[in-house]
Amino acid sequence: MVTLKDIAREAGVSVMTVSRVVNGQYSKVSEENIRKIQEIIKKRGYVPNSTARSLSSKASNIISVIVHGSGNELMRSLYNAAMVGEIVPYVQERGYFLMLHFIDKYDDITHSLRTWNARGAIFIGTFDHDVQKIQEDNMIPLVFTDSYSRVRQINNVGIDDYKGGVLAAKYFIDKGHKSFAYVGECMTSSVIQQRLKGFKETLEASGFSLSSSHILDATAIQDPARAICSFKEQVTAVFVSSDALAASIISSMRTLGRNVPEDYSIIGFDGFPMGDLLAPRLTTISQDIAKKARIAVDILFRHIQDPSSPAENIVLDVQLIERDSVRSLSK
Amino acid sequence: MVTLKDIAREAGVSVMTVSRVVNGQYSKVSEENIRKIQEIIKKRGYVPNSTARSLSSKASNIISVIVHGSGNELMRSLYNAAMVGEIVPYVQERGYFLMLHFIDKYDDITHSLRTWNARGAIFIGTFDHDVQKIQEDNMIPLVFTDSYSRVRQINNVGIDDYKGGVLAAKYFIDKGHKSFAYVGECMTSSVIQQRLKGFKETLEASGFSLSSSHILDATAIQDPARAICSFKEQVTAVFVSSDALAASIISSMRTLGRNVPEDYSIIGFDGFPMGDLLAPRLTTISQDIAKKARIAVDILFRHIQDPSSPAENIVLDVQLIERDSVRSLSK
DNA sequence: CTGAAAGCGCTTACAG
DNA sequence: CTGAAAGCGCTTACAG
Repeated sequence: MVTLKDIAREAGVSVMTVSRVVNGQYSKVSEENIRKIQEIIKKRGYVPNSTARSLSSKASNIISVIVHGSGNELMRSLYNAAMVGEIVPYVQERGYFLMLHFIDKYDDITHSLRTWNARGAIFIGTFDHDVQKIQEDNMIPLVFTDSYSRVRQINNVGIDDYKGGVLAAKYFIDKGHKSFAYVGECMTSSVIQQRLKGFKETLEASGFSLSSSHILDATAIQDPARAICSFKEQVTAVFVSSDALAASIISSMRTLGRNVPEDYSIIGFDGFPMGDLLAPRLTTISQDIAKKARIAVDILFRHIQDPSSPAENIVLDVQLIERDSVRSLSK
Repeated sequence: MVTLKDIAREAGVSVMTVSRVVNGQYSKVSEENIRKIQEIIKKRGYVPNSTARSLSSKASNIISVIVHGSGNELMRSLYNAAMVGEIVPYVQERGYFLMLHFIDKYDDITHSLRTWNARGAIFIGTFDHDVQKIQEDNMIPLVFTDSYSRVRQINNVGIDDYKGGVLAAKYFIDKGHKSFAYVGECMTSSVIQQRLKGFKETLEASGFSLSSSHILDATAIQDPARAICSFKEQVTAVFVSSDALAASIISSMRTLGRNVPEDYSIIGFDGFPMGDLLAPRLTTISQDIAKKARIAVDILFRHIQDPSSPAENIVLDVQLIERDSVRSLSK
């Protein structure tokens, strides 16, 4: 392994001079030395040792991305894959390295962050319950996503989940629907609750209702499609909390001999390209995941550069993408 | 930050004794000291500094996962997301940390590995061209996936891509098809070429042919579905190199007024659950990604524990999952 | 079973 | 513009 010392010896200078060149502090080194040293670095294939750097400077250039869960969290939710995949290049562009963690237990968060002296962290998934503790224990810049934590001083990038529900309700009503259902994954999540709330309140404001028996938790129930098809009171409009779940429900319905949108109209959530490949093409509430990821990384680095900058809580817009999974009953 | 020294002072022992306890070398410490030290560690919330550990022991517990590409590689290919998502928990289980890199340029590989003193690395995607250089430059355990590099001494986990093509061809022939096409993403990849080869050679062995004009590169062409629909000689059977691409082709065909499997029969590749949600449900060649990931990690750690263990090249089986996207022409 | 010494490869802080 | 010294928090290797 080639070290600063090796380069210094070969160049006939001290390690400090080499260190300055490696770190681009050119104003402090003579042009002649800069050239000479750069040449030797290249020739020897010198790569700075990040562990040594981190140790002596007491800060690494590691960004930890912490995804909630302990299985294959990238397949369990395409959303997670999309977020992580967007974040990686942004982090790399800035010369930082990304550690990816799937974490379930609170203690593991602090452990992972501390042991590597992470420079900052981005959280994907539901951590609302632990936000306060996480922030108290870790004095590095932290950015949450989709958080509805009541902690005020928090960096967060979310979307207008409530509006998503509103848009879905309005669209269904517009199309003449009168009876509704909602299917959510992991109903304990505030994100899922907000989408439901926007949906329900908008229905009620128009004189419709969403009975609690029509609110299904896909995590608890085995086959939501079958449940919907066997409701006593027939529903026609189903709002589903993700595109993936919507795809699965449409498929199950088909197995049961029911068709979308003829028998049931469906609106999904996320706006993944895959929704456009389904039959019928999925009408959905879309969010801009690339933008969300970019903003999360931007906020993080703003706080890394200036730890005193104020906490930012950004809420991105959502929009309805009209495709073919909702039938018009008005005509 | 709490250090070994702090714990040592509080316990009235040397840092070495604390270090031994932290590292579980209990046989070398008195029971009394073990208890006392563990208590203080817990009380103080001591977390070992991995950068210091790595520096002094000249080896980190970082596993680098290197995905070929520079964009959102987890969305560009669901396969990448599946592999990375499987690998993460396996690596964590072993007490290691995972760094995720998206890399395009060869030089960045060595740089990333060296700067963090990575303990090992797993490669996802096409690196065939650089395998030799990568192995020469990095003396740590390396596991490639889906490699067709001619380098002999290489750890690799792949699948029987050729057999995948054979199975697809046989199935089509079985169902009475006589004219064929192949659509691949990134035709320069050996994986894609092997699938094609198995497909083509099996067709030819049965007296059929696959003309080069019926071999489409989805990366080069804008709309493979349109191309297929406008072939002079009408084809009925299309083998596609991934489920995602198959889904997109089926959807495009529908837009063009052609249906699967009535007008065109399609076989995909990968066996993702999403294939089962499509209409028609996608017949496909499936591979066991979870197994592939587990084996890759197992091989890696076998070589970490014993660097002299022999190079392993594992080829996993594939199988055809029969669903509804292939029409039977025989009856 | 315990510990003092040296060192890993850098950076920080200072002196010149 | 340059460099000598100290130190980051551990582990290795040795002595007892």
